[in-house]
Amino acid sequence: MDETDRKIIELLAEDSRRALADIGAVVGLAPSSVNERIRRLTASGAIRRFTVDTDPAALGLPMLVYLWLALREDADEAAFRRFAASHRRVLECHHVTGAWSYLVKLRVGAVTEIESVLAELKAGRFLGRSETVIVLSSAVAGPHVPAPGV
Amino acid sequence: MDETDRKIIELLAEDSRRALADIGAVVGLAPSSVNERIRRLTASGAIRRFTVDTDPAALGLPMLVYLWLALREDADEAAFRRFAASHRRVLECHHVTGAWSYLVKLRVGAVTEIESVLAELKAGRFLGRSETVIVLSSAVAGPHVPAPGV
DNA sequence: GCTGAAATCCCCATTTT
DNA sequence: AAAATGGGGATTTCAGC
Repeated sequence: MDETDRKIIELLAEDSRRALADIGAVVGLAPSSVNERIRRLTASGAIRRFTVDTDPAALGLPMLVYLWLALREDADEAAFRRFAASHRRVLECHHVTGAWSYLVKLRVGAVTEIESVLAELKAGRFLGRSETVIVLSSAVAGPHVPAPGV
Repeated sequence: MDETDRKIIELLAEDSRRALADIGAVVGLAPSSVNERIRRLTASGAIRRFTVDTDPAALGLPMLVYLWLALREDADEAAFRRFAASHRRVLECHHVTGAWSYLVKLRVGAVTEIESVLAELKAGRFLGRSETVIVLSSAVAGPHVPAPGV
């Protein structure tokens, strides 16, 4: 993982359909060499996958929501993690320092869906306390990669 | 944006290098038709870009951090947003409801960098109060797309 | 808007240094 | 590891429906 690898990843992040010859022209390598480096970066896991960054609003998920969670004392934490990992609306779920135990990032189509998620968390006996933070606007939005369908 | 378009986006999200013929076989269209739909989805902005999902740790950014910010009363909010948008370590920056005004997502190589970011926020006269939340582990991690280099 | 075929461009494997 | 080459395959375009 040298400076050339980093540059290649950066170029692919901008546009992963760029031709190997174009990338090679920027980093000063032949197309076949660029290809070999990309193969290695993918094999090593530095590149996880080739994907698309999409507009969540165009896909019917205009609302971004963060949930702070304190799990119940007796909650099955492994089950909670599985729940989060398999939930279509959960984009991220982090165990964090501080007063709350988990931070969950959601994308939803409308406010009513937030209540559904909280209801599911309650039904799974995961939820102790929670606080819902709604995103009003984003100065920096981050990429959106749609989850695999049901 | 019909069901076929959604399916195409989902397939591209999984692997954007899939051949048009493969995608066509799944959705029941000729390769040229799939190509035309992808062209339209890209032109309309539903697909923002073809990119790569990477391992942040492999790129030297193993730590994920969230910052809650209350801006100074007299802060230049537009300048703050420009600062956030141009900062290499800021992955997301959201104006939010609740007790804090902004939620900032950072990726850093080590804890010391958090202090640098807070110092920059102070130097720019943006920072009122702040709270730092460090991610210990992620049940759902979300994609990581490296920012364009300086 | 979809198809199918033609033309073009690109990837990929092999060989060589 | 990187470069050069050629064959196979993919994308892209366009005329027709």
